[in-house]
Amino acid sequence: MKSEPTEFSISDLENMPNQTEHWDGVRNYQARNMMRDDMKIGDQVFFYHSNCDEPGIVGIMKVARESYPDFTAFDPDDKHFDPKSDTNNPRWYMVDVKFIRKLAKTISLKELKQKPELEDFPLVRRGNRLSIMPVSKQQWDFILSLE
DNA sequence: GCCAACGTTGGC
DNA sequence: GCCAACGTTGGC
Repeated sequence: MKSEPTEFSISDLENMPNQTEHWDGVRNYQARNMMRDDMKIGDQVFFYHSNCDEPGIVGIMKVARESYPDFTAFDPDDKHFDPKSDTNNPRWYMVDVKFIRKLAKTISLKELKQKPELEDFPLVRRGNRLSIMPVSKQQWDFILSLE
C-alpha cells in the first residue's frame, strides 16, 4: 500500500492510538476491489512511501479490520468527498491497518527495479499507478531478503 | 516543475 | 460504445 509520507507516513501509523488507522481516500476501483475482496484480517502488508526523496518500502503492517465503507466519501468537507457515494450504496471501501514494524532500511524503488526476480511485480512495471497491489509469497520473501 | 501513463467523464 | 478532453499519479 502506497502513501505519501507528507500525507501519512509509517511513523504516523506507528504513533496512532493502538498503532492502527483506517486506510481512507482510495478512489480507484481496482485498489478498492483489492481492499474489499482480497484483504483479510492478519494479512501482512508492505508500507510504501511515494512521492518523496527515496520512494520505497519502509515498513510492515497487517490488516486489522476487513473492508467497510470509507466514510470520508460522505463528508462534503473532506478532501476525498465523493457525492456519488452515499450511505445506502457506498462506492468506496477501506480496511484498517496496524503497524508491525519499520524496516531496518528503506528498500528503494530503485533497488527493486534492478532485481530480475521482481520482473512481474506490479510496482516496477512501467506506468504503474495503483496505490494498492498484490504481493505474492515469493515476492514478499524475496523483498524482505533485501532488508 | 515536468511529463508519461493511465483512469474517468461525458458528448455524440 | 467510441474517444477526446481532462484530471491524477508519481518518478525523475
